[in-house]
Amino acid sequence: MQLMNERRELILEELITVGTVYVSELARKYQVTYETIRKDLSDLEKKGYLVKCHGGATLKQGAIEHPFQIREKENASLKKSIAQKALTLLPDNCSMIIGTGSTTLELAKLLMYRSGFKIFTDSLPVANTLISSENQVFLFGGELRNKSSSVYGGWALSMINEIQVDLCFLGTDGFSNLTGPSSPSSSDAYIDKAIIAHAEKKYILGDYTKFNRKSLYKICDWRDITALITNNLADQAQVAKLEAKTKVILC
Amino acid sequence: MQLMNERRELILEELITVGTVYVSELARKYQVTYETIRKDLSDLEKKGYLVKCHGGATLKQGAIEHPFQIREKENASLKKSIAQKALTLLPDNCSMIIGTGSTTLELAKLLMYRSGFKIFTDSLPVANTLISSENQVFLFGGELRNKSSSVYGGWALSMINEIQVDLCFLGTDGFSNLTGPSSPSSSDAYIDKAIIAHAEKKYILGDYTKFNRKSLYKICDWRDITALITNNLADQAQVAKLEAKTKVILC
DNA sequence: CTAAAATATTGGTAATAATCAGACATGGTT
DNA sequence: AACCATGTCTGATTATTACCAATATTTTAG
Repeated sequence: MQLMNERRELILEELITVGTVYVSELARKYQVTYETIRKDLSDLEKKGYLVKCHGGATLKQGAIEHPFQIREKENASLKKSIAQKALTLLPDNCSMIIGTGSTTLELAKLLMYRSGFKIFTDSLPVANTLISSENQVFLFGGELRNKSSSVYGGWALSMINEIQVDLCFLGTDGFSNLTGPSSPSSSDAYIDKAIIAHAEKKYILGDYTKFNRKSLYKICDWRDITALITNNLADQAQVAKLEAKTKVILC
Repeated sequence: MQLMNERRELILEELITVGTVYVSELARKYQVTYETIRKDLSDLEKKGYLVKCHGGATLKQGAIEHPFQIREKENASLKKSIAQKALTLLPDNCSMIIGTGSTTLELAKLLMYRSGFKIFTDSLPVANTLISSENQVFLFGGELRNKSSSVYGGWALSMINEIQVDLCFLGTDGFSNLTGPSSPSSSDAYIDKAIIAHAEKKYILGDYTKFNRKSLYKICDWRDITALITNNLADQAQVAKLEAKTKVILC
């Protein structure tokens, strides 16, 4: 059972966080016909929240600031575009590990509106975000670090060692002058190392600022990484240099 | 039979916790006709607490703080007094496991202002609360259950089996007519069983309402429990009967 | 590039369910 | 009895959504 208003609010909320919604997907999700979803979209369009287009609708710019809904940080939109790119790499029903970081958290927010994935994480915010989604969520066990809001240590490592997933998405503190991504804490680096060893495809998510930063502990070598996903705001020369070492996905 | 005001308060309470209520569901729950429920909703709408719509009603934004959060607060203060009592049982620097539930969460909030403890938990909200405290916090690993916001399953169990702590504090769904506390889910009950087996002193936290409620799965027998901590609002006769089976700490 | 196939949209209709207004029943009170 | 509060019953009205057929658009294949 579902209230019409409730459905429309949820659609709008999804639209605001994800940017685009599809008629077919919404119809499946809410178990109503296409026509019903279209009426919802038409109504929301009339109210000025979105613009309809073939197959779905997109957020109307300027509508985000409406009092009615959650607002997003300016800064987050860069990270969100990276996360959106990462989303396109996911086969249906695949399993994945999502690491700690602000960009990976954006990915988790987008996954809220997807379903059927098996998602492991060492990050408390990622777990908090995904717990009410229609995905199966697993949290690694162990000691909690305040700074990163993530678990680490032997228990987490041994749990990671017991699984093998399709993909992993990790953040990083930066990789300037380094032959791979880095982390500011050795125990986090150990966790990331273990995660990489237990995923088929390994993706690093990092905006352009990461090109000019680095931390003490190297997580791995670029050759261990399937691809880096970053913005096209990154310096062309730096990107070119990196492309010699690993695949770079721009967005 | 039931008073009208009581019913309306309950409806409002449900609305505040859940966000949406349905006319048909409410009518079934309170055994009155749709028209009666509609009158209830119209009345509550007139008072500004909610917005009616086809099929039910949704919470009015901003109304959350007004209506009778008094009762919620009262309830929370009841739980807090229990948690406060539990605090007095803690030796310095001791280790403990804190289970899932609203009362145990109150305990976690109080522990925010203490330091030097080793605290294990299966509850995400408890971990979220304590992560920025000056205690060492450990989270059990495993699959996340949406409803209780806690982890469960083999990974959690095996991690619990690896430790031995000084005390544990568990919530319960109730224990009327039962020879011990109960839980609504079998997997949660397993977790609680394991926790009890790996703590020296075992405390159950439960306000007086738990005397008249129960769930499907018994966690353990009263003789396995060191003490129940509850309010002195509990019925004297019921308390006396329970005291034959285990220690009862009133506050 | 164009025609055909596949897919999406639109508007109208009908069925189901929810709403509303107001009459009516009940049960306790003065 | 008369009164009031509460809840139920009834029939007319309205909202929501599924279904259908006619168009429009996009994609595919030749």
